[in-house]
Amino acid sequence: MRQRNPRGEGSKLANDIVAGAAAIVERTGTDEAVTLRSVAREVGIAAPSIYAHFADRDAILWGLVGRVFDDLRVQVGAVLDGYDDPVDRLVAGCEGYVAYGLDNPALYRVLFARQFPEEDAPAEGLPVGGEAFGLLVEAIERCVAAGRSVSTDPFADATAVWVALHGMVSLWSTVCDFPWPEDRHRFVTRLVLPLAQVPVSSTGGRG
Amino acid sequence: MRQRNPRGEGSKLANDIVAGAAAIVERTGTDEAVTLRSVAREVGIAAPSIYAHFADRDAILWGLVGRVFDDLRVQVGAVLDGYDDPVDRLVAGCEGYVAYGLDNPALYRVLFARQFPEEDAPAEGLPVGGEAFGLLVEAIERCVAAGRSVSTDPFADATAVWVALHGMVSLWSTVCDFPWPEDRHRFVTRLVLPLAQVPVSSTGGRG
DNA sequence: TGTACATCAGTGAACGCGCGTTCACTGATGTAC
DNA sequence: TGTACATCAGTGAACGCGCGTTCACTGATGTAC
Repeated sequence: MRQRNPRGEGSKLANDIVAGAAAIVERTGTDEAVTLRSVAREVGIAAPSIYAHFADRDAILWGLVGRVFDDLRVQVGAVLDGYDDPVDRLVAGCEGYVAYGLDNPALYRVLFARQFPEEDAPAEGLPVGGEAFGLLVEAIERCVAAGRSVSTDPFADATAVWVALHGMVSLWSTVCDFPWPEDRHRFVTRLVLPLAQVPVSSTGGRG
Repeated sequence: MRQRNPRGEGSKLANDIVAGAAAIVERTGTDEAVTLRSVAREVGIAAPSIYAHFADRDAILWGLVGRVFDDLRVQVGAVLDGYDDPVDRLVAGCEGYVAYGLDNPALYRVLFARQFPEEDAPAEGLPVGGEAFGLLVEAIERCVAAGRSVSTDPFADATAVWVALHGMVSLWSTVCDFPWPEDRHRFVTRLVLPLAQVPVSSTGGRG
């Protein structure tokens, strides 16, 4: 069902294993379904073959966390490139974050609702998430530089914005029978601008 | 290890089963450890005895959701009773919500990061959560009535506040190696007042 | 150029375990007569 | 007041299953000589 890698490229299987775990999470909606055996079935290999690349189930999931953080950062980064006005750029980037989370709720949950222990996370695991956060801090700093935000502590305000965006993704995709507002853009704006200390007057009253 | 209930009071075991599930979640930090057999061991009964009260594992967890929502509402309600000033009351209630979540992270996760399917939730499951939300809407309405909030849509603003508070609880208890602000009260205030549309001038510049 | 050998990528069978679920059952307690 | 019986609360053994993990193994491929 799957031909073996050529010599010296055995480590390619590690990528396939993480991709298989991602596919299982997306299909089942939860990381509970990720087991050594289910991943092996998904990839088309025998279960013991995984041990050459991952110590255990948690190691696979931490690999998945790294991959999803990369995806998220790439998607948000792509959105940011399309804007010049710093406030529009900030809001659009935040919407990109929310869109990624709502489009991939199960993968997003792997990032921030993990049931598997954090202690044996790889050392470079969280800096990846830190890069995405850095984009947010920088977006707010640009608003300050342009005189559109009165923030005196962009890092703290970015923390507040991140917390609110995460809460939005988490609740919207978990609590399905709540009357969430229909206009997602408006709601994101309503969260981001006050928390990033962008006065309403700065947006021409549009917010 | 446990003496049987007297006649006609067999349903008391249902409470013990939910309490056992809560104990397991608190001890292990995750609902993954809740199985029919682990709950039976915790309660001190044989596993098949559970079937008289719950159809399956998910039914137990939905029972736990109801119990935790009750706890949360009681704790927040108790905090609210201690305040007269509507803005102080709003902020304190929000702090109570956050405190409950951070003090009981595993139980809080059962409410909003459930991996078990929502479809077979009992009909009265979410109204319980709705009551706690109602407290928040009412707290904002009181601020409006007192002229301290300029909100024109307390329900929508309560939604924004809830989203932010939930994000705070969720991220603080999951992402441990982020430099979260040390002053929890200040951070809650920083989230709540702007989203509840309480102008800074209204707080005497304290916010 | 040929050949023996080392290495690499991955396999297949087997183990013990905890799980959900079933089934016939026990033994105490209330009730009908 | 005594006794047979129904009911209730819960048990114990057993089943098949998927899991993580181990172990000796296969078979292709590159390399030393």
